[in-house]
Amino acid sequence: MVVDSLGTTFAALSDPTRRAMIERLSRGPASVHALTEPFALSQQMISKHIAYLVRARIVIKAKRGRESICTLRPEAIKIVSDWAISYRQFWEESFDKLDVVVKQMKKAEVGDDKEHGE
Amino acid sequence: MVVDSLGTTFAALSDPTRRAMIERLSRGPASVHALTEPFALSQQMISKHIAYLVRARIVIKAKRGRESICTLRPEAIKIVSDWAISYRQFWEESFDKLDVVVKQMKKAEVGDDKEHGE
DNA sequence: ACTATCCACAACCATATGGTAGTGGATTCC
DNA sequence: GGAATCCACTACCATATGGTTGTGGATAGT
Repeated sequence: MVVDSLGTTFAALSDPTRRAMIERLSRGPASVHALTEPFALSQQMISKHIAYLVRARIVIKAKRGRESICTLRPEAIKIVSDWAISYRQFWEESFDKLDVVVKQMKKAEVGDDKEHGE
Repeated sequence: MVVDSLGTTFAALSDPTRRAMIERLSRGPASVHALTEPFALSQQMISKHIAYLVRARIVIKAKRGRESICTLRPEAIKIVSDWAISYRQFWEESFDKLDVVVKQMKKAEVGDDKEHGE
């Protein structure tokens, strides 16, 4: 694996448990134990999830006695925001044009078979 | 796997090839062949990557003759932006506080061993 | 000192993914 | 019609990940 920092960040964010942990940590630091309780997962699994967040540099872990306190790194979230915002001009100027494109594609016999079921 | 729409989106974004494809598509729709050329990957692999992007609803694929034209869905990127921006208040009010927190953690004997090597 | 609590480490399993190679169906060009 | 192009489908492989169970080391409470 290359040292794809942004990729590691997105991979860490792809799991709903880890995103819920991020939301929890956005309201303040918490111990591993405190993070385990609301999620109905084993302590070992929570530790694994935290390890992914730490590896992605989204969370900082620090020992305090027998506890490990997890803290959310604000910059990590900002990196994601920056990535998305770099396409802001694209999506803003596309919202009206896309309508036309979709109509064109439907005329061209869309080969998409599976329903997405929004 | 639950129908974790946002998770599927983040997973799709975790690969650098797919992010490069997104950047390419942000400059306009392209056929699978056109997407294959700049990436030095097999056509089959590009098709797989496109399939992930389509599954995440980031890209729309439409057949036009023997070609498949891929179009970037602007909303998909906006969803990511919205997620990150929902933490904007957290990171903005945390940037100064984090400095204090880090100092506290260092006092508390950080158990982190491995260097991250930024 | 003894025990309970907090946490990490290891082994193990099933599945998804990045990647390869081979092949075959459509469509376009000649 | 025949050949070349565009693309998808399949089988296959190695690795990463989500998850389990078991265990053991530290630290805190008594």
